Amino acid sequence: MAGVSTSTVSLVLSGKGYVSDDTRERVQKVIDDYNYRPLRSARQLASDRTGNIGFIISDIHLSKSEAFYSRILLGAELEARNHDVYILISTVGMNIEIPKDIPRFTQSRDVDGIIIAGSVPKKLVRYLHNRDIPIVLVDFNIEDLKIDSVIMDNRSGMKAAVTHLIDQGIERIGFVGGSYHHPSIRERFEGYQLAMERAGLGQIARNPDFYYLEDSETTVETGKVGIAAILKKVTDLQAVLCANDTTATGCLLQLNKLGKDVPGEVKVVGFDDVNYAAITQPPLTTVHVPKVRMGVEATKMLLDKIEKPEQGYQTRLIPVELIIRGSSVPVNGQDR
Amino acid sequence: MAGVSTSTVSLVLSGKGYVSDDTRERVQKVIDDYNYRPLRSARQLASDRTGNIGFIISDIHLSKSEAFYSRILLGAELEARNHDVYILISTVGMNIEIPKDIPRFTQSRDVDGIIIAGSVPKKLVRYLHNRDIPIVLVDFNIEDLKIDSVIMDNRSGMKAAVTHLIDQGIERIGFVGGSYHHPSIRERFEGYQLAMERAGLGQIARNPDFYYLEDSETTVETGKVGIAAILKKVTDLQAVLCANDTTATGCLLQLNKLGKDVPGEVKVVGFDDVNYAAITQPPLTTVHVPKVRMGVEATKMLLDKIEKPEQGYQTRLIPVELIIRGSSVPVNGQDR
DNA sequence: CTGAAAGCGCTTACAG
DNA sequence: CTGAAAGCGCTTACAG
Repeated sequence: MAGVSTSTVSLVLSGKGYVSDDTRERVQKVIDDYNYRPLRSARQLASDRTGNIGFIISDIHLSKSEAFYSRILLGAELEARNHDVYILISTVGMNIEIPKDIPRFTQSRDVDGIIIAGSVPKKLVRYLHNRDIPIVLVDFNIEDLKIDSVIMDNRSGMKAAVTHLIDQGIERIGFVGGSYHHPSIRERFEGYQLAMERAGLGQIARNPDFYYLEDSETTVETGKVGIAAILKKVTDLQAVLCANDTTATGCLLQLNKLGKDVPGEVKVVGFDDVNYAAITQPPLTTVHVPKVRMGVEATKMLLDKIEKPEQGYQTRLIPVELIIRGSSVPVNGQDR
Repeated sequence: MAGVSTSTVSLVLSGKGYVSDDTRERVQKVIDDYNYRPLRSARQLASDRTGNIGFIISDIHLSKSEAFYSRILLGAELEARNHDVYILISTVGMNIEIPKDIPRFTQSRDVDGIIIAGSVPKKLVRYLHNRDIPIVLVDFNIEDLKIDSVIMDNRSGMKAAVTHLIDQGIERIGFVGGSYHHPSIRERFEGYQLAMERAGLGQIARNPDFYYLEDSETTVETGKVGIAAILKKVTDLQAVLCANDTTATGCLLQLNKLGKDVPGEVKVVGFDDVNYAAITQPPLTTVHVPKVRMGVEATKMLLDKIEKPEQGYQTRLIPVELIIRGSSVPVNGQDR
């Protein structure tokens, strides 16, 4: 229709190679007028780029995690749209067999790269990494593997929380966490200890009476059990930092049951700022994690990696922010 | 390798046409031995089936809705896997322009059909429906359009809730809801009125003093405002049914603030059974909606429709189940 | 029951 | 700067 060959149209479409401005405009007009869209499958077949990226997440995380990982997915999708890339999603169980249960799209090369959100079986990551597929991890990492990742700044978040409490003249601060194998959870505990140390309260943070760690997926129950265990040993506990909002919710429930006033007797601080943090009683002070942004960054990094596979690996640390609500400060409004 | 033509291999792969058992086995063995996977893009190009289905959800629902829709997505993914189909996900805003903002995969025919989860702009559905793409709606419908859908049994759920309360000798039962335009929310209100009517309590359910309806997205705030409004007119309210767990949570918070004992003075029942229903204080009695299963059913229906486009439209009603927790029955354990 | 051949709609060297 | 041609890896009538 524009009186040129398909080669030329292809060049206009991709923006590569040389086309005279005149021809380019003419072709573009026809494209616009007829709302022409190149067929993806033909493009894929001819170019060996799929224009898809895989998004792998454990079924547990997708269904249970309080819209944490689904917000990351949302961010990934928003950014993918900007680049006209599709996201193929695949859930995996935590007890998978390799290679039987690996996501299909990795078997048939249907994606150009993969985002892995949250914790998945390590052997899956190793397997994919060995197959030389570009990967970006979000809120996960594996020590001995150099894989690009997007991580929230867990240590700074914990430091802000500790400082917030110390500024109120509080010293006897405990910690409740779980799933010590998840890197973020571990970093949060380390951040707690480090910040306490810096404030001259290392003795407390190093005293096992003051913390409770459970090596399993964090649940509300973890929080309940954890705070109860600490209070048995430290009856005059003034505050508790939690590995995430889920455990913090458990602490809140248990403290309520024990008749301890929050924040009067014990202050509670969570981590993540998931949607129900604002509806607990009292509303939960917590460290806000920009989940959508993490998804956006992950997609950017992955597309970058796909474009330039040779560049070295990198980790992006996403800043977090303490959100102060009723669970850590004296009441002043009517929101209790 | 098996000494046959590619045509024959193709026939073995697809299971169509006639291939002798002998040949079939020989080919299959080579396929297995070499772990051969047909390239999707080539297949798509040659067959004009993409093997993809689109999953459309509003960005609000994906990120805010307490893992309700992400569990539906999970179900869809699990079933898609069984059929070796990929899910392409796309979020849409509630204020989109047609055709500028319609999901990309519908523009370039990259999917064979579409699942729409929850409420999205009606004009989007109309547009897609007119383009003759197979569609299945989940927890949504549009009155004047005959589109396949998977809906939870809202009326029965409400009936179970009403019965549960009446069985305890309670009569003064109110309702708090929102987003009257969402079909499920409307059905729940209708279910409440109908069940009350059947129990001879129609006068109460028809009295506007006893219910609060808000024409917007349901939030925790809706619940707070709603229960407060009802209590002003009906000081001796005995129970409140809610359009969903989110509004129920708001009711719980407000009742607590007003010093009303739950379930002693007022009983509260939600709907959906999302993950935080069990961590409210007291734990929330609610109607369990099998979200994963709804996603599974939607995928099944869609693939069916793609296979046999000529068959008439259908609606699948998914059964629900009342889950009784502390917010509607006298305390008997220590879980308060 | 099986094979030869065309064709799906693009991209990409290559030649000019 | 532009076009002719090959080729990506399948599927599907069609012939035998």
